[in-house]
Amino acid sequence: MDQVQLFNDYLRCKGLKTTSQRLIILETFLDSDCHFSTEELYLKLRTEYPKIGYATVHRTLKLFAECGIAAERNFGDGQARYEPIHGEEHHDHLVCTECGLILEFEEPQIEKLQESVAAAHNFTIDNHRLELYGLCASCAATAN
Amino acid sequence: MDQVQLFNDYLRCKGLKTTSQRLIILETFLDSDCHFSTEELYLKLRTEYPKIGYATVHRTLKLFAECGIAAERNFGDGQARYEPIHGEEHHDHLVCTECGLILEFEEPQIEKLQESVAAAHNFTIDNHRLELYGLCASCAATAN
DNA sequence: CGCGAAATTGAAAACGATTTTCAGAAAAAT
DNA sequence: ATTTTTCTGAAAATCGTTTTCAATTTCGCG
Repeated sequence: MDQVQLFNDYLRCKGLKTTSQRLIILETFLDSDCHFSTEELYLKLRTEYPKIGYATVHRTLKLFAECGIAAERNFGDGQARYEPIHGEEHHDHLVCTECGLILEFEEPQIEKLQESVAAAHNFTIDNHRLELYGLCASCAATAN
Repeated sequence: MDQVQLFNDYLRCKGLKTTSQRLIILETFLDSDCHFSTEELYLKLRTEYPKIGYATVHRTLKLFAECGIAAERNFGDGQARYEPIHGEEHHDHLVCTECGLILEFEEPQIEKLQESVAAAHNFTIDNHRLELYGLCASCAATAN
């Protein structure tokens, strides 16, 4: 299903309202498919829509996370980031500690091993996070 | 090598000073082998050493992380946690989202798969974090 | 349509964790 | 012992996030 439709349905069923701000934020968020912090998205929006406030961006990103349009991530730089979910498989991240590049990857075998680890400890897994931190190819090449 | 020795050596080589507060904090930190937030360790220390300030605990935990005595972790509850490193293998965590229980596990096969993923993307891995979130056995049993 | 209840907005204030400041105290060097 | 340097603790500053509140907008209903 279309993301915008999904968002509207979510708003409807929660008794929330469709506003121009929410649609603008959704569109901008989906268009540039990267890992936004609230601040970054706010600044990007501000160039074209200077009236949209920081609080609205923040609240709207939370909404996206609630309805499954976005996932909240934290890569240890002290601010939350949101990335669009397009219904694809769960994925994890490679993060370059030098330039901030973020790559995504999937590794079903790792997922399976996680399940068996959890089972061994009688845990029921809801979700997980896996991040690999290091240097990307170009930063490793330029390394001092 | 003994952790206290290691800490003293680190202080020496950095031109820092050995103080009674630092030694007390180190001892308390190592003794109770769990995942402290700054707040928690501060509160625990305060019962026996009411004169030690929050800022000192915070600064000392950062020092531990710097010299490799502790690792800083973040389990998404909004505060940093520190755990002692005893030179053992790297381990990852199972976190119960209900009661906050934290279990540690090691899974060399996952580590290997991570290496191959990184290699496939020309990344050089410095470190990683893997956390599995869900319900522990007893919380799952009591589930509403 | 247009009214009215209910939700939303943006600016500013509040918040919680972390970090810094600063004057006095303590530790190491001389 | 004296000097220099670092450390401490309390309080203030900072940073990202969240809430408050009055004014505005949306939307169901007549």
